This record gives sequence, structure tokens and C-alpha cells, in this order.
Amino acid sequence: MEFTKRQQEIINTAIELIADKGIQELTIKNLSQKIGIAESAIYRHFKSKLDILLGILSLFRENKEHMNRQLTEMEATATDKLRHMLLKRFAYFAANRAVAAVIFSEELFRNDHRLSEQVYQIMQDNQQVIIGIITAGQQADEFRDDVSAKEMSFMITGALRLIVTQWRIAEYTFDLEQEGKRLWATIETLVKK
Amino acid sequence: MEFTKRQQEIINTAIELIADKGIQELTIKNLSQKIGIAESAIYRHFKSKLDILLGILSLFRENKEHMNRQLTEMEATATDKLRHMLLKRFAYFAANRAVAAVIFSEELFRNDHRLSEQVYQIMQDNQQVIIGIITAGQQADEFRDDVSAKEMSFMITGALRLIVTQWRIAEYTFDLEQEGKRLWATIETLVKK
DNA sequence: CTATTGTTTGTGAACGTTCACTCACAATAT
DNA sequence: ATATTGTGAGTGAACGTTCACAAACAATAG
Repeated sequence: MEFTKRQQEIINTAIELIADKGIQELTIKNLSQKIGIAESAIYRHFKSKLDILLGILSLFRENKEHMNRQLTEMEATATDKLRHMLLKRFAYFAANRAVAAVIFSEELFRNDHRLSEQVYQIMQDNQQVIIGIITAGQQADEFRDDVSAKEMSFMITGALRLIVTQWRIAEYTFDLEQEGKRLWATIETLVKK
Repeated sequence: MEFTKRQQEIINTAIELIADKGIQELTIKNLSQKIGIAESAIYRHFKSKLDILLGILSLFRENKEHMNRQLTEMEATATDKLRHMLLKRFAYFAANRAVAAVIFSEELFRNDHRLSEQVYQIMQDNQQVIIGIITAGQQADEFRDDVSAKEMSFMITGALRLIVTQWRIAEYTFDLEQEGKRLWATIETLVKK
């Protein structure tokens, strides 16, 4: 296990704090209070606040790699893979609001080069997976091939991010998964041959 | 004039500071040093730091309303309007990196209800304009009408935002306007009848 | 033209508060 | 008995903001 129980608790609490009120709410004081230990106890588990942020990103990364592995191992048409990926991610964010509030906030991780580098890598990895699916779909004659796979991936990922962001700003007042289905319907119509 | 010379200088310097190193670089001390006046002098022009942030948003809003007014008054096909809007915005961000770094960072404005309300309004206004153009294009038989205008607007705006964000994270190492043209080519191919 | 008054814009020192982090020490678990 | 985990008090630095005060300039009065 990469993180101890306590470390996981700290990371999850940190995500919740950020999700609730933004990055400036993530202080060692708030963190320790929410967990119910003293401030100094935090430093038994992480040597600095930066390491907690790195922990958050490492959790995101693990999660995303798991999703992607599942996806690439899947035996399915490109259309099914793309739909599966999209709807799965909407479902995940719907069930994990705190993560949804943090994961697209690049601003949170600009303090440090290590942080922004991680964010960039996660984004790039993700784009590659989607481009791969679209290209495969084009070669299998499922998707139209008169459009750039890269630009399509910008549109799909961009729409996903924008919808989740608006959902958060609107304080979760619409059904995210349903909106995800609507988005998929449009994508499918646009992209299929 | 809504803002005095000095106020505009403060707002622009604030945008530059945020663009450079993120929100935590925007302190009254850094701001005053960069301008070359004492910290306390800032308070001759804004009664609080929050008002400076509100000033930034008000500048964004003004700018966007100007663009939108220009667009709605334009005599052109929906296709031309959509292309014009998209390329214009890419050009604007290419020429105003500091603004590009700030404008999509909703996280910056989560401190205060007035701030996040403003951000939400700007996003909504923008979406309405794009939905309007697409709907008009569908009615004019320029665009395919078997897709939702709203979902299309998510994809277009989402792609724009994602590309600009990646451009910033990649430290401006690719040609943003060229990428904008590539995006437009894909959008046009997908959406035209 | 000069003296008086007011306004704007600036300054440096200080304010109370919060921040991340440290340390000597105590409790707990193995 | 030793290692792990927790504590409370304390650190210096940074934060936004306020304050008394001064220089510069304009407006007005004699």
C-alpha cells in the first residue's frame, strides 16, 4: 500500500476541504480539526503541506490509470469504448463531488513545478487514450475519418470538463449523469459514419 | 470612465501577477512593489483586495460584452459568425496571455459569493450567444439539426477552454492561433450539413 | 500676487490574525 | 522497552488593513 490509513484519511479530508470552499480552506488547522487531531499530528504523516497535495494528485493518477487499464483491456468496438469511458467518468464525478471539484482546478497545483508537471502528465495521458480510441474507430470504419482525432478529443474532453465545472458552480443542481448521456448522444451522432 | 488610470494600472498588474505565478502571488505587497508605490497607497484606489478581484472580473465582462455586441450586430451567415467568434477569441488570448491565464480559473474567484456569481454569469452569457448562433444556423439549414445546440456549445466552448488551458500549462510553447484554426476546421466539418 | 483651505495621492510604521512548521514531551501499541 | 502516534505551546514570516502624517496640486479669498 502506498499510503497508510491515516495518510489516506488526510488526503481525502484535504480533497473535501478544497471541494467545499476552495484551496484557501485547505490549511493544516482546518485539516487537523476536521480529522480530530492536533495540527502537529499531521506532520507525523506528511512532512509538508506540499506532500499532501502531491498525495492528492497521486491518488487521482492511480484512479485514472485504473480506469484506462480497464478500458484498453476491454474487448469492444471503439464506439462502445468511447461511450463507456465517457459515461463512466460522469458517473464517477456524480458519485465523488469532492473529486470533481478538485480534479479540473489546475490553479490549485501551480505552486510548485512538481505539482503542475503531474497535472500536465495526467492531462496528456488522458488525451492519448481518447485519441487512441478515436483513431481505432476511424480505422475500423466506425467513425468518420475526415476530422482530426486530436481536435475531436479536445472537444470531448473539453465538453466533459466544462459540464462538470458548471455542475459544480451551479452547486450540483442538475443531474450530471443525464447531461452526460445527452452529451454522448450528440458525440455519437456527430462522429459516426 | 469606470476606473481611473491608477485603478486600471492596479487591475492590469494584478492580472499579470496571477498569470505569472498563480493567485497566491497576488498580494498587496507584490502588487504595490510591481507598480512602485507603498502598500498603503493601494488602499487609496481600492477599499479592499476583494474589490480588486471584482475589478478584474468587471474588466473581463466588459470585454466579453463588447465582443458579443459586435457579433450579434454582424451581418453574416451562422458559419461565418461562429468562425469569427472562435478565431477572434483565440487571437485575443494569444495576444493577452495574462488574461488567458486568469479567465478560465474559476478557482480564483471562489472566495466570495459575489465573485463566483460573476463568473457564473459570464459563462452563462457566453453559452447563450453560442447556442443562439448554432440554433440560427440550424434554422437557416447551414448546420445539421439532428444534434443539440446546447451540447454542441459545450463541445465548442469546452475545446476552446481546454486548448487555452493546455497552452498555458505548456508555457505557451505551441501556436495557439494555429491550433484554433485546426479546431475550427474540425468543428466546421462536423457541424455543416 | 499672495495667503488660506481643501483634496488627492502618497508614505512608513504598526495592528491583529493566520499561516506552515518545530519541539519537548506524553500516551499508546507492539 | 521501544517505536509510533499524538499533544500543546511556541516560532518567525506573511497576510490584509489602518493610521497619523506629509507632499503636491488646485480652488478660493483677500
